Amino acid sequence: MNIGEASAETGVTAKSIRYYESIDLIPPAERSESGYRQYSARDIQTLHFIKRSRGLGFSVAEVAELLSLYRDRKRASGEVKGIVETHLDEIDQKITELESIRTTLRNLADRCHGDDRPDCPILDDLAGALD
Amino acid sequence: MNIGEASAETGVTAKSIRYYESIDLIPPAERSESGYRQYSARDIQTLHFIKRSRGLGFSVAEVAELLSLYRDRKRASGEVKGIVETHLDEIDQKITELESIRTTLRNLADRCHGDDRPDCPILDDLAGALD
DNA sequence: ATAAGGGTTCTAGTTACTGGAAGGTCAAGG
DNA sequence: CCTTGACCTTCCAGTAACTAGAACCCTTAT
Repeated sequence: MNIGEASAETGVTAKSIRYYESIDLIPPAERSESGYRQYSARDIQTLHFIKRSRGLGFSVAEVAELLSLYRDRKRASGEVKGIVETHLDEIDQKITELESIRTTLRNLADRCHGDDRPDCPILDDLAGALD
Repeated sequence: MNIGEASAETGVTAKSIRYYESIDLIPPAERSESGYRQYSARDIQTLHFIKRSRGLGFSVAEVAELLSLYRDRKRASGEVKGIVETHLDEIDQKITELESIRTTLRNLADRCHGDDRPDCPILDDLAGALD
């Protein structure tokens, strides 16, 4: 199976697959005689793992850790859970921040006429007017 | 007022101020005889505006637009509001995505013992086990 | 005179890819 | 047999918004 098929199979672009190889997230693929990368069922599995992990917001570095734990039959599940809990904390923080921003902007936008007139509470706020 | 003071005053690092100048977000600062950048009260105001806008999650490109509207006395407030509403939509999307991820990860983490044993529902999920 | 603590420019690194150029390979059709 | 189109290869550059660091200049106080 060459890279295009692997890509179609997993939803990871060929560009990304090559990139992952270049940064050693995945081992160098086998090559056909003509130099085409060849992917086994196991490689596809790994790409699925990566795709799913990235989709859950893990950084590539975290995915590398998760993959290494995945491959280690003697891993401690606590390590995996630790990574996830840390990530969850970051997500919570991010959500909190975004919600706070949303509230602020919602208020500002609601107070702005949004028409042809120049008067604008949003700009007043950004400029530091204390309302 | 030179760059260090301007930075302390506004909370924008000197590095960032120079960077903003380099990308033309702010005009080139005046210079002292020895070549030091000099900032006026109006420059400080602008830096405050940028700081606040970036803090609300606007991209530098959006800040450039907002700044240009801010400086235009004949702006239409609708344009400003448009930018904000677009940004709000993106924020809502982001929050939704993060909440979905959070739910998934919370479930997985709760089902993982998180001890020395290798058994791990998180890895099972990432590997594509259909549970 | 010198030392500390400013300031200057320039290059390179960060994250996770994506786009594009230049060129080799493979299978099908004329 | 040759060509065409869809693959594949490598390598370089660009993206966002800075940050780190090197090498060097300026100012002020001791």
